[in-house]
Amino acid sequence: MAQTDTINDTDIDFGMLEESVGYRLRRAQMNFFAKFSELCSDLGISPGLFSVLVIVEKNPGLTQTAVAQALGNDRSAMVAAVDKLENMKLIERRPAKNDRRSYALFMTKYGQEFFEMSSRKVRDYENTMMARLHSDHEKDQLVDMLKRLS
Amino acid sequence: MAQTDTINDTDIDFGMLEESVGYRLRRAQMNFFAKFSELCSDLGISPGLFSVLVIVEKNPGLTQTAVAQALGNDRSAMVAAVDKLENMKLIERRPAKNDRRSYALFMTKYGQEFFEMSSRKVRDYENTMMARLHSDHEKDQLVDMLKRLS
DNA sequence: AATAACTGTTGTGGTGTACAACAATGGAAT
DNA sequence: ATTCCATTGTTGTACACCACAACAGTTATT
Repeated sequence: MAQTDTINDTDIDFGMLEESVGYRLRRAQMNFFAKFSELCSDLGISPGLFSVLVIVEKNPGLTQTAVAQALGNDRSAMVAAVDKLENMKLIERRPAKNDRRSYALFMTKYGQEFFEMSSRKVRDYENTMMARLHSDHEKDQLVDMLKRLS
Repeated sequence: MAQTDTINDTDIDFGMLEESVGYRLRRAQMNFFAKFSELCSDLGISPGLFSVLVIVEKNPGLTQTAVAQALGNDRSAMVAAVDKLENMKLIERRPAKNDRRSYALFMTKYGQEFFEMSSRKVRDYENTMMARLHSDHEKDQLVDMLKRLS
């Protein structure tokens, strides 16, 4: 420690940030997301790819752009995502019945197994994080509030 | 609408994402952050730069790395940030008293005015977002839970 | 005096993301 | 049928963000 007149890391005044929902949201999300990324990395995918898997699994036959819209990102981002998931033999593009422009996305059998295994791990991770809350009721409250803020 | 067998955007099943705190956290944060970015953009800064301003204003004389640690990002990212804020005449680097390696960061007079004006707008924005919650008590609860998740 | 630790800085790479453009195709209007 | 516009997947580009490694200058430790 060189400077006698510099402030220690622990007693920094965060000012309005301390009670700012925006800042708190960002910090919580980054913390949550960092560990979730590690978990996904172990699975060989990314958080974004996992969310694509969830949508495709629950809604077989969806178009790439439909998935993109559901997840709130550009359809151009979907190309690389679907490419990767298809290379991993998790999902597949089938030509759409009535539209030769688009593909319908489906889960492969292996993709289904992979997804079920992954979801278990993701659910477990969520549960360990939720241990920081006091009750299931609190979690429901949190989710409800977050929905209203979206 | 071409495909009769493709699902409409509105009735997509989000599966486990619907009640996933991680996903809800991400969506809420992205929504919150997008509008906050616009607000900051009007002010001529970025959300990250604003957070630097808050820390420097409340803790005059801090080192660049101290600010970086407080905000949870790498100190290398602080260089461009401080450069920009210094170019905008908002803060200034002064040589640290007892350490010729580091700078001590201080607010300029203009920076102080700018900060107070900005904080008001940020606070107003937060308040409009908080209108989506039912009560101040709920907001406190939310902040409290988010802290526990960080 | 020597070695390690720390500071600001630069460069680099990876990631995510938004936007514009394009050819192919579909739908609607006339 | 033909024309015009919208949409799909795709590519390219650009930008922001962030982590990590390396470096010279400086400080702390031994």
